Amino acid sequence: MSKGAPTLEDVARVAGVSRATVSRVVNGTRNVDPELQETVRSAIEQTGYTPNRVARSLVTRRTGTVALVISGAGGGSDVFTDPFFGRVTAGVVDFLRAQRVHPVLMLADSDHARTEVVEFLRQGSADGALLVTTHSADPLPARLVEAGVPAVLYARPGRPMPVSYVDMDHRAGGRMAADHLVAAGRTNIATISGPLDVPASQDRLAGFRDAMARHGFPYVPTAEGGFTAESGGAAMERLLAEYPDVDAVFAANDLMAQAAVYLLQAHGLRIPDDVAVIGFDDSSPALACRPQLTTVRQPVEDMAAAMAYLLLESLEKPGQRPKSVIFEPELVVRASA
Amino acid sequence: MSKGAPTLEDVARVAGVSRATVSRVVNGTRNVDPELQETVRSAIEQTGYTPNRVARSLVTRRTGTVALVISGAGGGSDVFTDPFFGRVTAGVVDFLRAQRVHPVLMLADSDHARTEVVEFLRQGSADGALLVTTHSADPLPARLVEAGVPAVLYARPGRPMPVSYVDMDHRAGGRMAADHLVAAGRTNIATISGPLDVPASQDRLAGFRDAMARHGFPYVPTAEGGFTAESGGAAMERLLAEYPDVDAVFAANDLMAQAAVYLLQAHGLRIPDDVAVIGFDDSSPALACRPQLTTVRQPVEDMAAAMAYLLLESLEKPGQRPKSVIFEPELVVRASA
DNA sequence: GAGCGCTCTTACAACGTTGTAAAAACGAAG
DNA sequence: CTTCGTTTTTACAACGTTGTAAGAGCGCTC
Repeated sequence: MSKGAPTLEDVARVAGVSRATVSRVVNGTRNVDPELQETVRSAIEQTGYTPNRVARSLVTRRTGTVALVISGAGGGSDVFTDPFFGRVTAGVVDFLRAQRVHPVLMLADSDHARTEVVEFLRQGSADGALLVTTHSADPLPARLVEAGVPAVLYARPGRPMPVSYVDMDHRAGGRMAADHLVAAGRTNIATISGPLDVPASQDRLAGFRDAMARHGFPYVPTAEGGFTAESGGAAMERLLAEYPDVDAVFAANDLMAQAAVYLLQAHGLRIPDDVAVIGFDDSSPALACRPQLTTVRQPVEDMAAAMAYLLLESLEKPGQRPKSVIFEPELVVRASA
Repeated sequence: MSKGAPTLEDVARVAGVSRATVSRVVNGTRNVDPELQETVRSAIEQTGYTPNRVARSLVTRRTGTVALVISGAGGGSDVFTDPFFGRVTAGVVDFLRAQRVHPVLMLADSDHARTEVVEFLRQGSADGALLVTTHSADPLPARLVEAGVPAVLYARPGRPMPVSYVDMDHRAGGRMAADHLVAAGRTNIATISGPLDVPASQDRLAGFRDAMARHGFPYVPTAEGGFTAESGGAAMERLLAEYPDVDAVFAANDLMAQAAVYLLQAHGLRIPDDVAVIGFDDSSPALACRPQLTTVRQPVEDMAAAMAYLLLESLEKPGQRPKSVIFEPELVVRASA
């Protein structure tokens, strides 16, 4: 008892049958006499048997585990305090739980770390990878595909490659922000974009600009941010210096929008009276901000769940061609615009 | 190539030696002729061999994986948006990475889920558990100890039991807040406590009250919150209704402190001029809040890393008696008090 | 009562690794 | 030229499970 855990062998001995029969009872396969089934079941009870997952994995070639990889995001482990990743994690965990699959958390913020991730998957420690990557130049997606590892990406890959992904219509999101600000009668509208090497940032900006142009505003003052609060404040500062009469700002995520709000307030400007601010994501900062942020909602949890679904599906029936699922954004109107 | 991954057998065949020799080269054991070592190494290169981790685990009885369990926290998966858990995750991941150990994320928010966690560990899917639990009545710690699973807790267990844990001197933290407010000349001081069934909440409150009493304030108006923004706002509302002349508030975490600040501002009160507010944790809301929060810093990342360290140590040499590591808080003075 | 088709059960060989005991190689010493 | 240590290598048995092919039991029919 104290040393080795009870094994199939032990249960078989107690029940007076062979290992294979016990195995079939445990796995619910047909063709076991009900009476004998009961005997086995009570023997399991009696010995306190639990199937050894590692041994099972060795023969089934499945671990019941997937890697949740957060890649590219610069500064290492502070990504976990970004509400966006928290929502991704929540969505993934929530979905996987029901399928009895467990996520192992991996950070791929260096070339060394990326190699480790690929090794980990190739070693069969996990059945596949869920990859959340921000940088479009991230080499990890390509390396995983190359290594033949089942993978699903959050966001379209930088270069086209045969891999499944979920994404959102970021252009539509940008368009919604523009439409709302123009409809509210704003005329001096600027924007704080995300990092321009991130496809999602490009799309949000492009969608915003296109819609603005359609409304008769051919040029939109733009400052590039880095999706962090600091960068958002700095970008707002630059915009304000160059365009003091700005009366509306669209920021490419809530963290930057919140920082912009605070910076504008520090300059004595009232939100939304003097300047309207729209964020993007609808994550916790949108609610924590005063005034609360009007924002373009990205259904992160649903997207994360869809990502997990696509991965499990591809594990179930391998050899299918990659799929993509695109979500629609939604404008959430609160107090800031 | 396409089907089965290369195995030790394959490498051995190519190198013209036995499996055991290859194994010894891979694991860096002594007693392999340097020349042969080179041959084997190039055979590994040539075949693209990667050791199968599952097979290895089966014989070594170690998986190189630990469970990171978030337990008790009521509402399910929205815990991941709580900056506190983000910091715990960051600290754990950061430390484990260097040891080549990977964390599996698990939520234990129901009795069913708790059983699954225990099963998971008993099945040998992970070598041990890192348990972050808030509720003192959480049955999971006891069940893990009972099952003989190596585990380390974040925070002292509700009932005494033989298990290692890391914690902070919450009383000292409460004391620091009281000292600071009194030194600033505040006289109508109230507090928003955390849930009173959480030991950490009790300690913060007790430390605060003791210090207040020592400063000549025998009674401190108290409202109980639930560590969420909503509960913090509601608690502040109650305090304000009953003690309209309050001029300082100590909240048991930053999320509630931030909500208190916003609620006071909504009532036309200025922070810190009319009311001083102190938070607890020094997590991201402390910086996001306007004015930025004065707060009692809890070194969460360090504590999480220490937790991981204790677990790995106990896996290394089993049978040691449990250990505890207690951290000291630190007052971070910003604008709110 | 031999032969046939069922259903249910059992041996046995994987899966890919590690650890151990035995064998081989090789010098050095007697 | 044996004999005895070392070192290096090998064969083989684990580890705990699953899947498959063979076997046992049993009621039929002819």
